[in-house]
Amino acid sequence: MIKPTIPKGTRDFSPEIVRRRNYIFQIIRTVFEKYGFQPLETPAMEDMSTLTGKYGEEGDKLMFRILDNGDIIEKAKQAKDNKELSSLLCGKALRYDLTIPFARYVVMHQNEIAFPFKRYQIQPVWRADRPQKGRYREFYQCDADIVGSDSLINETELLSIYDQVFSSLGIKGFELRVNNRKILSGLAEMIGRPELLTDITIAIDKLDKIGLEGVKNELEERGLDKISIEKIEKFLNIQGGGEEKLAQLQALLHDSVTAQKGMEELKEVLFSGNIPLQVKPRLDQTLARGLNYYTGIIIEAKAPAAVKIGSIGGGGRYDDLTGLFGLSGISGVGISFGVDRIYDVLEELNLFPDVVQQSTQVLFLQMDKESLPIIFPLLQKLRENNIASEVYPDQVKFDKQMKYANKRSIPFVAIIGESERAENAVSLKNMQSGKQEKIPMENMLNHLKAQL
RNA sequence: GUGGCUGUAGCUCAGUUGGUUAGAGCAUCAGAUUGUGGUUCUGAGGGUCGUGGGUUCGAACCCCAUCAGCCACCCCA
Repeated sequence: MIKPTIPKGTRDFSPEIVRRRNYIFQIIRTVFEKYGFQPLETPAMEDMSTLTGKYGEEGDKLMFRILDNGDIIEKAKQAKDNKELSSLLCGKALRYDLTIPFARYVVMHQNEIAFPFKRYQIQPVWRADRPQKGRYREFYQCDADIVGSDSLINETELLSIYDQVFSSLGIKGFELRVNNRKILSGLAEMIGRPELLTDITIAIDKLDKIGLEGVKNELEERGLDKISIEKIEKFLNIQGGGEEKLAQLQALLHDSVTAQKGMEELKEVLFSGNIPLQVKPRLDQTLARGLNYYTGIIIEAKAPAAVKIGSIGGGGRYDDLTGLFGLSGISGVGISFGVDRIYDVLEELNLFPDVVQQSTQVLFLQMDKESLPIIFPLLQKLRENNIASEVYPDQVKFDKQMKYANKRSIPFVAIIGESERAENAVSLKNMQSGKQEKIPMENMLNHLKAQL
């Protein structure tokens, strides 16, 4: 016998968990659709050439490669090192995110697509990372992107989507933070080290986690001198309301054309829109977000401070994403929802509605064979009226059938035995209240409709 | 890739300085109750103590190796 296990970093989702996850997916999907986004699905695997080099060195390492079929021994012998070996033997890999496959799709279908193209995609992605808390090797991403439009209206709409989704889920106290990569670029320019933009963003990104001193140490390790670090510190310490912050940033970064452009964009998104939002996005110049390909506005959605989960979504604008596949000049902006973390937030705040758990509404107990010809037409009638119902398939002890109904949280149990048959009635038990009443068979549907 | 912690019943965990037959709660099954669940009571089944080696008269316990899981770092969602 083999001990049953699943691969590291993967999970089974039991029925009640799937239901809760579907509840989240369904709300996100509905909102995406409401904003005019179209669904897209791409294959679980992509050609290696599509994926390699798109996520940096680290990304290549974390890619799940798929071993080719056929006679690979001969090929393997030609390899000089591991890296060459995998490129010789693995023509395909599991997708690492949804953005690159999307870019590939856009380029391949550019002649059919009506631009600006708004698509959403909810599918799993795979990373050969070492799993830890809240990080898995297989997990879902929920992305919505718009390509082929430079308008900042898109950014506003995406912020509005975050607002809608979180409000619909009943999450109160979430935060939306906004920044612009151009401002960070301007900062790097100002201290005369534009080539260190990535190092600076990575360090700044950790501010929440390691604090100001930690960031300063990290910057030093990444090769910045004291004067530069002082300037960055000054930048990070800017406080106040949005307009105040902008004014101070303006003063600090007045020499950088790039930064000025970034601030213009932010101003337009944050202060000129009339879109009513439940939660006002906040300018946070310390927001960096790891991904390198962002070039404009960056967005982060944070869970309510009380739950200590941090980011539950993020996104931003990236210029020229499709350029990698030979279609240049197309800008994109997108957001992503972190479903696993949102799940934890809802769980912790007890925000899953009870109805999410219900599947079958009515269970017919099987008392004897004679009742089956009565039960089947009733089942059909209920199902035609969208009332999920089933009959217990085996004729076992009453007690056992009741326990089954209870365990499955089925709200109503229908009993038709000898005495019910004699009266042309059905005994209907409300499992929550424990009350049971005998009602005429033809009234069953209306009776249930009234109570469900 | 680097470091730390933990592996005992299906699950969560006890287990004395190394000493008879390794325990509990939950879950499962059966009975109390052949037409009434969720609460109760009674009973039962379930273990190569992760695996392999070593020390010892004797190992769940000590040592070594190995595998697996968890956590942190790097990076990221």
